[in-house]
Amino acid sequence: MAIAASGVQTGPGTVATVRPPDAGCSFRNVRDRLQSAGLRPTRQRMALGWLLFGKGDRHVTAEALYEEARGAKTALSLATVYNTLRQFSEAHLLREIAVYGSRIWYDTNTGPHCHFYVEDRDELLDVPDDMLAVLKLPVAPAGMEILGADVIVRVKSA
Amino acid sequence: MAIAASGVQTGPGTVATVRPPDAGCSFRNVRDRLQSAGLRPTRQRMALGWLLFGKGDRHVTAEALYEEARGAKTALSLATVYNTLRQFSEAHLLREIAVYGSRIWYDTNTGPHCHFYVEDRDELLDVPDDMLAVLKLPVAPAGMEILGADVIVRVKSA
DNA sequence: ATATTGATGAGAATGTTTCTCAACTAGATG
DNA sequence: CATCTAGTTGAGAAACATTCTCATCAATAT
Repeated sequence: MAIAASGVQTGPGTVATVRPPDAGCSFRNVRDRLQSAGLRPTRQRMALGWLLFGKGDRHVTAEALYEEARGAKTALSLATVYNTLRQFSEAHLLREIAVYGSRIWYDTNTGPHCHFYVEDRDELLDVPDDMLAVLKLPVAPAGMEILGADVIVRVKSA
Repeated sequence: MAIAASGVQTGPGTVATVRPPDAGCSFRNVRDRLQSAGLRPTRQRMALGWLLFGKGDRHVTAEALYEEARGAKTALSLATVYNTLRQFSEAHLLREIAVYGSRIWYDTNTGPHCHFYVEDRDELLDVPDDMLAVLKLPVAPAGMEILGADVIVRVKSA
């Protein structure tokens, strides 16, 4: 059975399948990703890329990533974290996710998949493969182009 | 073929179908809706209820509804619009929708359906019945309860 | 009528994100 | 290597949506 489409670039009416998550990421890898996205591999961007792509799939907010970087003794400003997350998204290194509440979440898995948002813990999780879901994308309205789709399943601890 | 589940209260693994949209709404009807939700039918709430439920399905933001009410010569404050939208949502008279960007949208159709978000026009539209979409809800993670699901298809004018 | 409880509104406060712009730095060039 | 140039950073201000505060006001019950 096919899996949820989310952030899908496939045509309308098609059904997409999930990608396996990324397996780790070397230093050189981060540098290359930045370079091929046309972004200079600065100290700050390398540090954030390392945190984001160095340990499997992640879901972060700007503030959380900022705290994490500071904890890792990386000197950078909150503004740079916001800028970097936006630039990484524009370069398709990350995917922006709309969730309830006022903050933007970023996902290192840019492939199609659904999310659980755990309201009482303010946590965002991938819907794993064994919890099947299907989304057949609708046809776009006349004169419109589909940019992607987001599926958020809101849950809470029972 | 079944239709997208969004804001669905059905169990996991089921497929839900859309409701037909509400057909109009009388003055008395607004008063009754408020009363059965345990909300006093004040002048401000009646006016907003009239705007929201009096002309078919609508998608609004707080600021937009405030401007509309002022244009209709209704004296109320922005704070009251925010309060009212939140209260209506809690009473299931409206449904909150998470979309990209920092604002909350409210939908008068509380039944299950998907949305198109038109990025370049900052507009939210229902996915109509003839643009079929299917979402089979995933099973909730252990110890979690599904509160609902949101499907946003992001589009832009071609 | 009057009391009681809930609702309203102006403005302050909050939280997130973006903007500004001077100082800095990576990469290119001579 | 020194210099140039364009892209990047950072501190703080600004913008923005939303919530809060609390004195005043209004709806309902008595």
